[in-house]
Amino acid sequence: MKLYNTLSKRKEEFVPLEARKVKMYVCGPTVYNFIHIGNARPMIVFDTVRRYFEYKGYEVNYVSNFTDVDDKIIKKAIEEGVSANEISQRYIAECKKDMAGMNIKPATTHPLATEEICGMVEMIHKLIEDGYAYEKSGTVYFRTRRFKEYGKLSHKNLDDLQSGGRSLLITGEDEKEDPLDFVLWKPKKEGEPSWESPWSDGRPGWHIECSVMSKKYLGEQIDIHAGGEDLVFPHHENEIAQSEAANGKEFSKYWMHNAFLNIDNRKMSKSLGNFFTVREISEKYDLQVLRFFMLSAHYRSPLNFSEELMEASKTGLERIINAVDNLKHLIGATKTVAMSAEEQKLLDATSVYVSDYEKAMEDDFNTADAIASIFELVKYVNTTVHVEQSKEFFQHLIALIVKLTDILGIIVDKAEELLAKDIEILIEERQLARKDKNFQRSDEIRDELLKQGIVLEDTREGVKWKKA
RNA sequence: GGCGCCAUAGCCAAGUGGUAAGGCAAAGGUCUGCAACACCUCUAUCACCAGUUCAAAUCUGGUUGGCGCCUCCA
Repeated sequence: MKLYNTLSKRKEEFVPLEARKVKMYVCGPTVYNFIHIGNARPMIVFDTVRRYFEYKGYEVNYVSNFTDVDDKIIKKAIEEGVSANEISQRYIAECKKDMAGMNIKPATTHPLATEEICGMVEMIHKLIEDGYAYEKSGTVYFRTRRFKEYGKLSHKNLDDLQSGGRSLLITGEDEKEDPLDFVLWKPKKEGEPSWESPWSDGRPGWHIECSVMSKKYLGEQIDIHAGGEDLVFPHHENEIAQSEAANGKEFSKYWMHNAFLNIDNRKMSKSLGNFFTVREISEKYDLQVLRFFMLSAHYRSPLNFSEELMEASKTGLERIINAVDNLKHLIGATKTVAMSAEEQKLLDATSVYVSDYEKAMEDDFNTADAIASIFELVKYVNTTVHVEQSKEFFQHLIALIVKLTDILGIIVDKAEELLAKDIEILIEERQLARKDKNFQRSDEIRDELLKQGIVLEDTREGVKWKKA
């Protein structure tokens, strides 16, 4: 399996630290509002990475944090006149709802920054002891130039950064030894939540939390650290500096970063205000469609979001779901149970789609290509099956499609809802009307059912229905 | 100013040296009372220029256009 490592700027063969195990950490959202669809991209992408590893038999320890202490959370709390904790708890709960809708597996552990302050204080203390950090008026800074490899992830050198000019201007008035130093701990301001520390009552800087939580739940060394590409610098660069300075060993072997989701080819971000929340999208689409849409491009390519593209994704996803529905219908329609030798051969022929699929996934999780294999399988199924074949054959085909879509977190085999008795009666009546060529009545019934969200399809094998 | 990415059909999107996957849309057809589903048919020389090579979308150089990071941000 190959994956692109931001650290080396190339695809590398994945070799786990420990056989058959993957330790991965994905930077999670700051919870001060509903998550937007840009936040959803890494969640979907790395959940898919996790699912593929699990499919390959790895045991994945997947840790993803919630940043629940932050300026924006405090600001929101003040606006609403409630506690910061209330805000973060609320949006963690909402975020989990959205994640469930997108079929994102809960992480093995979802740590909260506010519950790990103790570990942060410890790590900061160690960094000061070793000369990697220093305190000025209650604020603790990381001494960036002391960490010789600073810049290795983002491939920047310190002098370039400094000559950039902007950082100098912005940080001109504080007490840093060097403009590139960053905050590990800062004193509270009036009314802010705070924790005790040897330096001041205050709260941790943003970067230290991930270093600490990763260490606590996964150990000093992990396999994969992931997040959005904007986190490469400074967040992940700083994490490396903190963790490697404190632990004295390589922090993460592989660094994976997803590209951005754009709207009208512009970056979507909270500060630009051009964003959609996942919740908004869920009012119009099944979030499965959003997930399918996100996986239709490679995770390292920018992806443009629009309603038109969502519609296309919806139709495409329906094509796969229809194939499965059709198979389920055939299972009910056929009388043959056991699979014939001929059918076994037809089934064996599907292995090419599975191997294409795996090949795509093993090449840095090329989900776009993997989806193409699924479509090819769907086409094969649609052109191969007919009602004289066996239940067993159809069941195998369903299982195959489900296997491949499930790795992508796409649900195609929705649990059958029971048809209400009166709906069944209506379908029966419509069939009689059609037999009598009373098409007015049959269309009436179809329209009526449509109003209730039931779509009827007349096929050679009888009437099929599905939810609209 | 520094660092970096991208440019493939109407749209989306794979493909990174051997002659263009897949999906959506559009068109024609089969099936069907109609519709829907499904199936069949059909649509590209890969931004531009120059070079390397028997061979380039794929490598090199340049041009144009778009974007990202360097500042909270997935």
